[in-house]
Formats: sequence, C-alpha cells, structure tokens
Amino acid sequence: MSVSNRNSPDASSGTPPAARSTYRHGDLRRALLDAGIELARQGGPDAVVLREATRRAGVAPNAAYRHFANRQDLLAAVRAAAVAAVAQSMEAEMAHVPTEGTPTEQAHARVRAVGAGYMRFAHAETGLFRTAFGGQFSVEQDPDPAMGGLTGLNPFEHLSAALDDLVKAGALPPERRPGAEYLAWSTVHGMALLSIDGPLRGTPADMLALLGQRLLDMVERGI
Amino acid sequence: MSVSNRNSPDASSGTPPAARSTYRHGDLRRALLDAGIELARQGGPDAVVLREATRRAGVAPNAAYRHFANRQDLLAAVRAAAVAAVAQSMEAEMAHVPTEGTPTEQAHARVRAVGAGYMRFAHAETGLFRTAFGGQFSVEQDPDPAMGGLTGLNPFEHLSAALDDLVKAGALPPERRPGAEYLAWSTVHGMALLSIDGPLRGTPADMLALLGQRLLDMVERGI
DNA sequence: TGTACATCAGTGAACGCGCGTTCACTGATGTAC
DNA sequence: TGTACATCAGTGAACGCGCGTTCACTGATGTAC
Repeated sequence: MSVSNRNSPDASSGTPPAARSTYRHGDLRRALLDAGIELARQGGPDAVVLREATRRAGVAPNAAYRHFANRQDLLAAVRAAAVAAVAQSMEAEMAHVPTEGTPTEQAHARVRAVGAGYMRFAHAETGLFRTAFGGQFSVEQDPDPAMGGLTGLNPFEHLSAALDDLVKAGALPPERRPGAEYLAWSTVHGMALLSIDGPLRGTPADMLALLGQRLLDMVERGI
Repeated sequence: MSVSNRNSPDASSGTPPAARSTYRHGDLRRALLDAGIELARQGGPDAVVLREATRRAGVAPNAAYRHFANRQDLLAAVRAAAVAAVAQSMEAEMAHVPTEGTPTEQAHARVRAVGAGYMRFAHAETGLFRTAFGGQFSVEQDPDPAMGGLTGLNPFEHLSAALDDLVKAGALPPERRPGAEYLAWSTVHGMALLSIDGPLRGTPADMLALLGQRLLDMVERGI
C-alpha cells in the first residue's frame, strides 16, 4: 500500500517545511507529488491544492510550473498514484489466497480477493480512494503504467484477469463473461462508497469486512 | 420527477433575472431553492453557489440570509429535494409493475423497480443524483419528510419496504433479510456511479438499462 | 585545467477572480388604537 | 376609517480569503572550447 517514493533516492517526504541548503531542490517533482498524495490522503481530490503542495515542499508557488503544466496536471499524477495504490491493495489481498484447492476454488478466491482489496482500500484510505475513483475516472483504456501495482496491472486489469480465470476454471459460463466486469465492479464500488459517504460510514472495519464477504457471496452466486 | 414548485403558487422559476415590481419578493425562499435545484441539476452540489442563486432570483446576495442560515443550509434543502426526486423516480417505475402475477413475482418486480428507478434517475439527472448521493449523505435515520416522494417514503424506505415484501412473499428467507438493504443498495449505487463518472459514462441509455437488468438479475439470484 | 557562456530551476511580486459573509440601512407591510 | 408604529424582507457597500496563474528576474549547474 506504499504510495510514495517509488523512485525517489532521498525520501525527504514527511517533514513539511523541508528547508533546503541548495538553491536547487533536487527532486521537486517528486516532492510536489508526495505532498499532493498526502493532501489527497487527508482530504480527497479537492484538497490537492497547488499552493499548499509548494508550501509543503518549501518552495515558491510558481515553482510548481517547472514540473506540472497546471493544477490539473498535478492532480492527474496524484490520481495515478492513488490508482496504483488500489492495485497494490488488491495484490496484497491476493497474496493470501491459498495455493491448495481446486482451480475453481482458487479462481473464486482470486475474484474475492480483488473485490476485498478494493473495499478494504476504500475504507482504510478514504481520501486516496476518492481521489482515484471518486470523481470522473478511467482506468480501462490506454493503460497508464503509473496506475499499475507491483505486478504492473491496474485494478481493472486485475479484475478482468480474475474473471478470465473464472471462465478458464469452468466456474463462469463463457457467455456470461462479457460485461461481467461491470457487474462485479458496480457491486464493490457501491459498497466502497456507501462505507465512505453513505449509511455504512462509521461501521467498524470487521463488521464491514463481514458485510463485504456477504456481498461477494452474492456476486459469486449471481454473476 | 418534478422537483420544484411543490408548493409554490406562482411558478416564476425559469427566467433567471425575474425583475420584480414589488419591493418584497413574494416567495424568495422558494425562488432561491428553485435556483439552487437548477444549479445542482446542471453542475452537481458544488455548483450550488449562494451568490448565483440570488443572482437568478434577481436579488442582492445577502438577501439569501433572510431564508437560509448559510450556504450549507441552502444546499441541504436542495439535497432534500433531490432525494425526493429519486423517490419519485422509483415510484414512477413501480407504477409500471403489473398487478397480475404471483405475490412472489410481484415482490421481485417491485424490488427491481426500486433499483431501476434509482439507476434511471442517476443517468437522467446526473447533477441531482450527485447532489443527493454523491458526497456525504444520510437518508436512513430520522426521516426528513422533504425527502419523500408522492407516497411520502424516501428512497431507502422504498427499498426496505420492497425487501420486506420479498420476505412476506416467501422469496427471501427471513434470516437473510437483515442488512439486505445494504447489499442491494451497494449494487445499484455502484452502477449508478460508474455510469456517471466511471467506465460506463457515455453508454447509451438502452444499453445501460440492459446492463442494469443483468445487475438486478444478479441481485435477485444472489441476495 | 581554466574560462565563457547557455541553460533552466527556483524567486519575488503581483494580478484578477468569485466566493461567503457582515454591517448599518431603508422602505413596504400589517397591526393596535 | 385614519394614524402611529413595530416588524422585518430586501439593499448597498464592503471585508478578507485563498486560490491559480503570469511576469520579469536571478543564480547555480553543466558544457564547449
């Protein structure tokens, strides 16, 4: 679930002011991105404010324009990082899938892991989730490598792969495969958002995990 | 799906400037609310801007404070109207449920109508839907009468009633009833949002209706 | 190895913007006598 | 029925806010000779 410093040599993130000794910053782009990610983590996409990011990087407001075309551009980079973090959450969940069991069982477990990782992330990292999938978003076409997890797959690709496996294992009739992503995605996306903004807000994590499993049961039976 | 003028004698809404002859406005509260609803319809909750609402009502910015405590208060009133409109969309859908058929069939049809009304509204009135259910919201507890449709029930109450009927008709085992709202709601909420903001954005209405039916099939089988 | 110079990352100051909200006011309305 | 007065809905002007973005600049770095 690590979001920042994927390729930053000195991890100066954390302490906001970050007084520089040199005139040049070193890796201002990375510092601004990290600041933006932190802002998103705490307050969602609207909290990603250019001036605040530069403040945290200890730099004049307009310095950001050397590295990002404008606020939108910074936000897009933050969003990509958030999407990648969702992918990593899925991967973490999939790592727990037992390797014994029939292919069908494993395929089911993998689909469930994808869904559970999505919902878990939404609950654990509300701000980042809303940044990734709260407003307008697209993950499906022209895959941005910045949106992939450690495996390189983005969340949508993980879901697709898991559903493909389900078909291969004979647990999902091929004629039901087309569009199945959207059924599965809708389901977990809805619960994720209800648990953030809606009636499920404030539900303890274990209760939510239970309800999530029931939801995944429903998908498994009904898809 | 009518949202405005529930108890407004002269429907002066529509023409923005609305030049007054009298010093007093007549029903400024209503005019501001209508303006707010129109803003929400076009741009979602963030577009509900106090100054713009007063501009449309042809009134000084601070006049709004005679009728609303602040912007938040106006937004809450707009939201209530939006939620009520969702309820009405559900009711419109339920009105098409045939009265013949077994109780089980009818109960199923009613649940589907609730879900279809929700999704249809999301697609048809994007801005209002996002205002009602886009950010933080609560509909379940201490029911606000302003959120009900023509029957007085709000969307959550419609869903609950439909699920209760499902149990009465013997189509849903009673032990599965608790929490079923959240499974069903999650599902349609997710698709609603994917069709607004996500990968399903831009999908034609008939395709979306088809996918929605598939989604409801899934819920029916799996709940 | 030393010097001149081009590059370009970060600076400092300023802009216009529209917003929500507060202030002291004015003038139409309704009520008490 | 007429007058005095209290009420309070809408006015006009102003505020401070933080934002994104642009301008002409400065000074550290790296490269060519």
